[in-house]
Amino acid sequence: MTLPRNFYDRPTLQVARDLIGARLVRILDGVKLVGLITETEAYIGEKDLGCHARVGKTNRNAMMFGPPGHAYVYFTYGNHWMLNAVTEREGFPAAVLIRAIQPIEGAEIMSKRRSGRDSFGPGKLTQAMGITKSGNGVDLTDSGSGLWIEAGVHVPNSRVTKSPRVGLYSVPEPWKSKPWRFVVKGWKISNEESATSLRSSQ
DNA sequence: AGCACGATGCTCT
DNA sequence: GAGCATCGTGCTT
Repeated sequence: MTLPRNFYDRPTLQVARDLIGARLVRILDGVKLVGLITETEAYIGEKDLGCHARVGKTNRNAMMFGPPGHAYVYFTYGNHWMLNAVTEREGFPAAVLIRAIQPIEGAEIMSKRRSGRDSFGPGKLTQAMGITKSGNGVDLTDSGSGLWIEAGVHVPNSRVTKSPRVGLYSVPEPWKSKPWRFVVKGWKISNEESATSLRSSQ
């Protein structure tokens, strides 16, 4: 089952935390690619000086102002696409950046798309899954969209680390140091956890 | 294994 | 024309 609209229509920090362990699913050329989300970051409103919405609504960031549960995909550093899930009520610009996944289905194809290099990182996972401009605005609650998010593995708080967001070099404090990044300890969701989740969901 | 830097092109001023 | 929510290479340790 895809995560419903009201999952995203909540405080962004909570959504970012709860997306850890969720299944990111992509249908690419008719093939299913799946990864468990292992790293996220929250970007929260116009006052958050680390957030694209700090300058108000522009063509680029407009999707963040829209309804929750849609993808906000943008291009940066000349090469890279970044995948976000829009959160909170329509009109309030916020989103969760998906920074890393653990491939669990179609891993060979993703590796191939990366010329054998790893898919670990926000720009790498979008390349591995073939997510670009055309993914901007896609409804992540709709499994017919070719890109969506499903409930996945439950990862307990004891396995999740909070830390400052990455790459905000010129962002002033306190925003630069807000612990709005969530990472699975050891960067890996164990087989035991996955197995537990599978059993409990049957 | 870790650091430094150049690539690269879109977005906004 | 500057600034990026980064990546890969090539260098040093």
